Amino acid sequence: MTQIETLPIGELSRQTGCKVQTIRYYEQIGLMPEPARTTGNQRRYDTRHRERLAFIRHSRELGFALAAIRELLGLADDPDCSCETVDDIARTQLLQVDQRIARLSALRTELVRMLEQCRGGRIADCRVIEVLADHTHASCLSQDHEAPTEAGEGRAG
Amino acid sequence: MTQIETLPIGELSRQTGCKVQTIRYYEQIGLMPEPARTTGNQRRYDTRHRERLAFIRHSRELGFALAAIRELLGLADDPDCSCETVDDIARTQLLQVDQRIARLSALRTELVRMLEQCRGGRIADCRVIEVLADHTHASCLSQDHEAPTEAGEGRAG
DNA sequence: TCTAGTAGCTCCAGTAACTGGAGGTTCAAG
DNA sequence: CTTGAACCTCCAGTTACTGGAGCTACTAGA
Repeated sequence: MTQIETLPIGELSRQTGCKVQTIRYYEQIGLMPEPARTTGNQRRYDTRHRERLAFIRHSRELGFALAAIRELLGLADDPDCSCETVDDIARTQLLQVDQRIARLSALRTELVRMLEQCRGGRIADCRVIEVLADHTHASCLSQDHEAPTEAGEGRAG
Repeated sequence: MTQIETLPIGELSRQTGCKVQTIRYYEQIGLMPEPARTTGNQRRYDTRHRERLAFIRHSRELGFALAAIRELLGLADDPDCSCETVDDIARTQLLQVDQRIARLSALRTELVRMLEQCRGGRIADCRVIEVLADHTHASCLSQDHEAPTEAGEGRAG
């Protein structure tokens, strides 16, 4: 019989650009199903695993949280279901991205202003330190209760 | 003698908008100095503490990592030192903010495109799911090794 | 002075999404 | 049969907090 193609974890890692440890982590948290094992207890993956992992990675790159991806995967398994929820999740993600861009832009403005005002010199005269120390300023850049943690961003090295 | 003004932790928390637990956390990691204590072992803060905490909070709001803030605080303590390093830290922060904005904008573009293509309907026809599953696409939004964790963003609620 | 209620204390665990390492086993090529 | 890369499990660490358990201190009113 023709043998179906199976991949060891390192190969799957190479093909998806997802680290070996991360693949095992996804299995551990139930995002990836347990693959078959060799008699020597090593994982062997098939095409379905590869596709699922690619889906996860691409979603992560788009900033979806693992919880959202879990939900998307569940929905994707039911082809007859309406895709309303899927779109909702994506729209929520877009909204969050917009909020973060807005917030970062505000930060940017303040950073630039701060740097422009500093002529360089002694710390005692440094505008940067001064601005940071100025608490009349504090919390005007409200840190609201949003943004769980970002994909791609966050950890990586 | 005139008694100098001292604040219990809750009052400091109110004045700075920094949670009580967070203040204790900053002390634990050595970012805030240990304050005086009452005979009953409760913390009592003075104006210098309040200013330092305000500095920390404002820096966090601008997205500086705690490690950077630690460094800034060290530099701020030496008024005769040149403010080159301070400016460097701020410029690095600006650079990171710029990178994250760029990255988020790219995410945004893809999310919008994805959502626009979906006409709503069955999952089987859903463009969102399709795009996410498409691994020819994967890692074109490179997640580079940057951005430690963001202030204001990240945790909050 | 007693009491109630709020605020404080310490210690520990959990969050998100991984990453890295120790210490040991398996696989595939030569 | 040997060698070296790849694999295994388990555990701890990362960032910047947050929350809770179980206990103590402080303060205002009766």
